[in-house]
Amino acid sequence: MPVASPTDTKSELLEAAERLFAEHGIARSSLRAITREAGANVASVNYHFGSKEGLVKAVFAHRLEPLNRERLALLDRCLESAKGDPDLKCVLRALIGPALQMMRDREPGHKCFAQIMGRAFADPEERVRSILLDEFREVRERFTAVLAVILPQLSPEELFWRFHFMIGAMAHTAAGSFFVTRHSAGVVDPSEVEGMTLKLVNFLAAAMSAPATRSPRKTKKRKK
Amino acid sequence: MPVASPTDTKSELLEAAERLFAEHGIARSSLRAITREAGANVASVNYHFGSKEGLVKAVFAHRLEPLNRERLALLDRCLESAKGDPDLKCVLRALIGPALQMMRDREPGHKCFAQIMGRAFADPEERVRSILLDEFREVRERFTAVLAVILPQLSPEELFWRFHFMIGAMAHTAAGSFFVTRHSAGVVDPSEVEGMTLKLVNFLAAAMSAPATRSPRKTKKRKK
DNA sequence: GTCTATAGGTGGATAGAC
DNA sequence: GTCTATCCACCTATAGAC
Repeated sequence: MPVASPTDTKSELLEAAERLFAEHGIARSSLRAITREAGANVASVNYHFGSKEGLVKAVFAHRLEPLNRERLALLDRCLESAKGDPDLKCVLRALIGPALQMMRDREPGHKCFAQIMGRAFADPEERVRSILLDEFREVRERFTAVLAVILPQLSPEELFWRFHFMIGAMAHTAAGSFFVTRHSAGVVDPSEVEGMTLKLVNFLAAAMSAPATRSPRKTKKRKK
Repeated sequence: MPVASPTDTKSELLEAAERLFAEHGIARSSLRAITREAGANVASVNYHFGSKEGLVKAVFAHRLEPLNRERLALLDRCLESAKGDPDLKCVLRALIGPALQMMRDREPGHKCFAQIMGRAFADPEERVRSILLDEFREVRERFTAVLAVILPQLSPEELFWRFHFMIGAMAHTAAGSFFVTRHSAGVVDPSEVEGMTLKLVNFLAAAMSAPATRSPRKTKKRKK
């Protein structure tokens, strides 16, 4: 037999779920709506994925594994091409570029998944969080280790917080906030992903390179 | 008659809702759970707030109005104390400080609301978004105008994106991401709000001051 | 203002025919 | 593998007694 048809029910369900999760959120996308969107039967999700949770995990795994593999591959290329002295912007682009690129890709579902992922960082539902946490662990550890070498002036605590702030900016941007479409007043083009990525990398490179924060030793020091 | 008791049913409902919204999210907090938490009756929400949506709006209005008033007051103080030449960090602290301070305040509910607000920026539910959008509009316009004066080298487009990235970092931090508690490995103390605020302001001041991003004119230029 | 009881709807999951 | 029919838990909202 040939390879499985790319439009079989299981794939249709994955793509339909991705679209609806992006539009309405995971919790508010019912199995009935998903199966209707996929042109399949209500029982098909339980047949193919065991439960709604199984479907959610499948959607994340399907996109996050290639995404994180690409991040790590790009990081390796940064390390190779500049032996012992990796470039900060190269590393940041390896972390951020692949995620934002998903907002652009033509393949159906990709643009949507960037939104799902961006929102998942803020999702209060334990199961969604733990999926992202597991998938992201290796990426986090490897990038943190490299950044510690590039930015030796930062204490582990300060590096931790800067990484945290960086994730926030990235997630908010990947989520494609409503603010962009409603507040932009014609001044920006959210579909111009490459320019957006350049601006975010530029923004974060300056932020990560900032001098270490002085400890707030109650000395009431004046800034400026 | 004296002033209304501070522990009347309406206030109890507001505080109970805030706690549960922070812990489980708005959509997953049922009126049954909220009224049980408040020690009130299931019908009390509809009596006092008309509907669940009315309760949600009341929770947001109750916290966001004072929060945004404080932001604007602090911004005015930045402008006064340095006539014609406001300090960037002072302005950033006016925007960010009051929000992060909510994570610390002893008054019950405040810490929780920082989480709700942080997540609301990524919430796919239209009604939640529009509440935040309306409440945030004036703050956004005034801060953007002041930042345009402090950072004249930025085009409106670049300023727009930098403001966007900044909101992401702030919201993610205020939401008190699970990453902090699970990945910190004893290296940070999330309850140390003042140090966290200093670090975020320092991080963002460097980011906002970064040189304007070069336009990606297909010239395949090498960085570094 | 507060309560009980219930209406009216939607959710995930499954049994069993085909 | 796919479908229909159905179960049961849970939701918001309201009617009406107190």
